[in-house]
Amino acid sequence: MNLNIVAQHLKLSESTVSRALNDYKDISEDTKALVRKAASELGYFPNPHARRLASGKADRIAYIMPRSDGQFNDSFVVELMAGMSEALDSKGWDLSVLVPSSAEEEIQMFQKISRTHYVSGLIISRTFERDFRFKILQELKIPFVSHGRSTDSAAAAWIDVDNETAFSDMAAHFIALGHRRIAHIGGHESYNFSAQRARGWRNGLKQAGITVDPDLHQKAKLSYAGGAVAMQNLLMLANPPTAVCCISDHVAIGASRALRAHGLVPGREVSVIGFDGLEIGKWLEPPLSTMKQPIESTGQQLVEIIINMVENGDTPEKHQKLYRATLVRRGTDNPPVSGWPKRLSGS
Amino acid sequence: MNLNIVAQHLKLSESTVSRALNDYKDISEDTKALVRKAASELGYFPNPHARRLASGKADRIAYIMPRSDGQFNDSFVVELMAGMSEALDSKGWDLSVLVPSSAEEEIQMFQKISRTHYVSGLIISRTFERDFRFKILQELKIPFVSHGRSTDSAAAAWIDVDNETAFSDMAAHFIALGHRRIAHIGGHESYNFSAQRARGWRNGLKQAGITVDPDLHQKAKLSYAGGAVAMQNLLMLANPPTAVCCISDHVAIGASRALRAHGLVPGREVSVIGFDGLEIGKWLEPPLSTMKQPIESTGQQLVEIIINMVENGDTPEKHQKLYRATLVRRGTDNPPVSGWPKRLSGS
DNA sequence: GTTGACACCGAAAGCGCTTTCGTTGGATAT
DNA sequence: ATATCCAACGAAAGCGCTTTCGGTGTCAAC
Repeated sequence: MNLNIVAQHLKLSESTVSRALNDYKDISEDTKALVRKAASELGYFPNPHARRLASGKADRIAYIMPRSDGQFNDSFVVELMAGMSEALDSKGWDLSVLVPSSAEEEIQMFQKISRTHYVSGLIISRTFERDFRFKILQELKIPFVSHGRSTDSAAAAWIDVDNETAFSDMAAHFIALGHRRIAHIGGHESYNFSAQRARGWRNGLKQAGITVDPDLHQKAKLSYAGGAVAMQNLLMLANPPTAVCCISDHVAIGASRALRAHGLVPGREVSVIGFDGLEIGKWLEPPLSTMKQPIESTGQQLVEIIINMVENGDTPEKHQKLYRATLVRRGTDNPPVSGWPKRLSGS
Repeated sequence: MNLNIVAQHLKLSESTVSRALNDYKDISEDTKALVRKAASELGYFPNPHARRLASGKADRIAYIMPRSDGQFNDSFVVELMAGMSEALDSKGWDLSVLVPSSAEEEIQMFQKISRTHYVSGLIISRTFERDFRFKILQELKIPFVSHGRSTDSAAAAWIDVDNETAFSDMAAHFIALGHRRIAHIGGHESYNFSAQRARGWRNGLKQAGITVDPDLHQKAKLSYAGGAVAMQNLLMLANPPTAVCCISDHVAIGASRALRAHGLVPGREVSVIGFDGLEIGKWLEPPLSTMKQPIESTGQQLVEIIINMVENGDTPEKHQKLYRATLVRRGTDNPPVSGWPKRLSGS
């Protein structure tokens, strides 16, 4: 079942049939209709390999999936991919997944793509503060869009959440509730979003005239365990915090567990706010307050951007979009209570 | 940078270079070495589209990703895909993701694959008790392997966890702890694993001579909320259970929340065991007991099976593998306490 | 010295499509 | 009536590879 058969069946040439199916304007509407009808009746699908070989286009985008090392938020990835797939299907494109196990392997993948053009565009995520990938991809002339910015992303296309504003909002919220000793459990600042979130927290405090105590800034692994360790450290301080801005819900959950281990309750002695808006937070005891970013549609947007760049030659700079996270109060953000910290109450 | 260039560079014919790179045996080892060296120096990658068009092979497998509808366990999916990708990379194959939004769309995807051969094999998951896909894929002669069985899977390749044994083990464990009223929160039994797990629970009780109280069998949506509703129902019973076998960790987490809402503590008045072995369970208060299935390597195994079927023509029946889940005691499985259920203690 | 046998390589067809270019016939202009 | 133009289609090249087939040259066998 190939073009040839369809053409014979219609007593037309292959080229006419091909152009009819691809909606060329030098084919009359009548024959287009005829061809389309016959094609669907015969159950004809063009062979993607042949089409791609001939046209030089891949009609495929690849997503660099972050390795599942417990560092990151998996449900996030799945939602993102579902969104991408939906947007791609409607265009007849398809989605490949690349899971590099090292930076070198990732570069090799890029080179192969650049040479063979077997994907037409790339979506990357989990950007680093200084992310070598931006430069490489630009040099290799691979169209790409990033989920997250970088210091090197000025000339690139990206979608990102306004991390800085989100965390200064978060700090301001705690201040409005009456907190003064507000900690931050962040991540390694080689990740760009880590640096941004830490900066936001710091600015939020400064704007309220609160001097930033470096002890209150913990750098943790972005996992449950990392959050637990960091909170542990905070509780060991001579003057522990009454509120904590956590870089992610996962970290916040780990931190909550450390509070429990000390007989404390999240949202009572120590308030906690996470980030991501994970569903699981609703089901914790007490439910976890968080900042929610609208990931549902992000996958689709990423795809639309990359398709526009590939098909219409849009410049990357045209597609830079910052959206805002919104606070979801659930149960772990409350005014400070008296009797905590214990040492102060005794003095 | 194509075969032609490499051939000219070596003063050989394209066909010789091609066969050298593909390790044909009618090429001398010397020239093979030469060709390989030149290819890597020139940074040559064969064009996948051309290769696939000419050979008729796709060197690609597709994974039907279950839609992220909150019904299912996402970290599971990500781990599975990471495993697949790793195994595929080592063979130079790649991974496509298909996310059908309806059964009709899924069938259309199958037909397209069958016609165009643009993927060489398929991996499906989330099987139904009676799963139409097995028959269709067999008729369309698409090599596939399933993660999960079905009543229609006798002649197919699959990997599955022994759900039935797992849940009779779970029930037996509760019985050994001293429980008698042991409930089951399951899912819709159109899903095969739902039916199997319910059966296991039932058998576990029967083997201990406990008659199965139908009130203790709740059918819930496989989500946090579903678990909460189901537990709610159980607590409303005149004679509520002292232990609950949950079909998934997500359901168990929702159920735990419902207990909390009634002032009860999971693992005290009502013991709870989940299924999946999710990382999150460790960080709950108290940590959630669960049955763990070894998903790390499952993705790789699925890929190896499908490759064997595609390349060596292995029969599907040859690849059917059942593995066993193991109990992970964390904190929510304990002996029954006196004073619960309240009504009984009052009588 | 002819015949096989064998190892090694080149020629050429072909995979199924896209796309450029050329051709045709009919409508319009002059 | 001739020239011009346009709409609609066909012919043919070519995308970059694989694979069959045939053709060398060499060496052992008889």
